[in-house]
Amino acid sequence: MDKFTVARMLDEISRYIELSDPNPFKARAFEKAARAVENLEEDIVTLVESGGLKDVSGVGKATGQVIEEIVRTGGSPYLEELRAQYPPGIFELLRVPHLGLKKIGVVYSELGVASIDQLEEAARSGALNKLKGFGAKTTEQILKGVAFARMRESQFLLPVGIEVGELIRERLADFDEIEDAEVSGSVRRRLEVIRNVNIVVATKKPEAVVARLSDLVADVEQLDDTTYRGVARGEVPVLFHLAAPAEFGSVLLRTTGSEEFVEAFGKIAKAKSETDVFKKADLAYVEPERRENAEDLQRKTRRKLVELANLRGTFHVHTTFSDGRNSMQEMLSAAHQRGWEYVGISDHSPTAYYAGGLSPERLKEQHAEIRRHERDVAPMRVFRGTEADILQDGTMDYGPKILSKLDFVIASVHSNFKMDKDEMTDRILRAMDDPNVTFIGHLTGRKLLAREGYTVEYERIFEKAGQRGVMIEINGNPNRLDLDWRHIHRAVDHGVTFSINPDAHSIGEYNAVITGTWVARKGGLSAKHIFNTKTVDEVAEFFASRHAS
DNA sequence: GCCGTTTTCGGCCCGACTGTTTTCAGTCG
Repeated sequence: MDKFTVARMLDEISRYIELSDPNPFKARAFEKAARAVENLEEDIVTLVESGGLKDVSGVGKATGQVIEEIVRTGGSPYLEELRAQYPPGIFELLRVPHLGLKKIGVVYSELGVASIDQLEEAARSGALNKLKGFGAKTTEQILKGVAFARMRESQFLLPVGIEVGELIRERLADFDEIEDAEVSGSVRRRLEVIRNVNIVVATKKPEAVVARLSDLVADVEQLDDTTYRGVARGEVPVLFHLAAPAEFGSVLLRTTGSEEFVEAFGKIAKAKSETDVFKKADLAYVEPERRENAEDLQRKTRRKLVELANLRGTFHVHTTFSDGRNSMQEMLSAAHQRGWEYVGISDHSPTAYYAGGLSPERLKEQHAEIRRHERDVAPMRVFRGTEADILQDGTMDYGPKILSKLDFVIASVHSNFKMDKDEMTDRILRAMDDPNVTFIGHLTGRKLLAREGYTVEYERIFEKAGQRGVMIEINGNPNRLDLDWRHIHRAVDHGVTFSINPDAHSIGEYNAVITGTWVARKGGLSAKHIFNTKTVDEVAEFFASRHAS
């Protein structure tokens, strides 16, 4: 039993309580206990055995008993009891925007609504309208939300596609009838949101392969002579493209797309490898990430794209000091294990209350904690930073006195998302005027498949960033991937430098530098455009020069 | 439900926004 499993169960209990209990603090108590468990330094099993659980702040009599039961038996009778009171899948309703646990609790207890279909029916029939607290506008909003949730059902974040594709490819490798298999389509192009997973299979015995597809995916159906469709994980469509080995390269190129790119390519000669297809067409090879537009094919000069191995370190890393899930020690040691030359720690600033933003005193404690652990990770260097809020008027959270003492400052918008384009642009431009600001974090605040970002005038921001030497973050968190790769070339024109940052809230989320690198490649960036390909000395020198100017 | 106390009950992380209200509740970040 590990602490994260315990925390997940406590979170689930918290959600059930919020559905039915009018006292919001009871649900929050379980949530708090979940966070306390996640942040435990000691092994949870040892802690329970030694009776030390009662000394953990945020864990009391009731939550302590639940935790103990989970650790000892793997389950919780209390949670089972709660689960039994509601239909399974009721939390799917959370996918509808503006519908929270309180309202879900009401629609279930009053109308028995426990699925998106039932919710839509209740909205259309007018039953929803009759409930206390639900007016015409709420009904309208919910109907829109239902449509949004349905639309999202058929779209997936890139890592889902990567994982499904790789797992199937690995299993295909065990098939004797298969000579080669490769993921193609939008997953291979590393598009941030995908609709399906495409896999090209080279085989001389297509019938034998088809007979075994149902071992890999459900609901197998034939689309045409060489294409079969199935469903992975109960929701992700997978397309299998069967090819004779001599045509593997041509089919790979055609099914990788994009449609526009393939059309621009013209006649695709039959070939075993993709590089041969390019050769036969007398065209220079184009990396899959760069195959979105016709221009990608026609471009005369091709930069060498940045690679993950070029990154010597990274910035934008949270710890348990604010809303991260791993301690300073864990985050530093995980960065060290990745072989990085440096890492930049940046917890939230005070205005981000909901994320546990650091008061000036806590910031000092954080620095003391860095000092305690940085020798253990030497020679890796630890840079002291912050992810500071850009306030509504464009000034920075924390005063210049604090900001000027830090190695770097990531300036991010976390509030008042609904400002209009000009206001929001002015707000960010003003932040860039602050000499202490080093990076602009997640430029539009978007959450893929969840919410639109705020709108900004890219041209004005890139121009200023170029002039002021402020770097634009490529936030590699797969939910964000913000800056959008479609705008990168315009920033390059203004001489902007980028930083591939993970926005890591746990050691696992350091992997966001991988997705971030894909975005940089899609935007056509080389190592020279990326700040965190620089050596530790170059980085330190740059930070020092910012303070001197 | 948890915490802390001038110890056994009152407060709990804040602000903006929206819709439903006529003074507030729910959602979101």
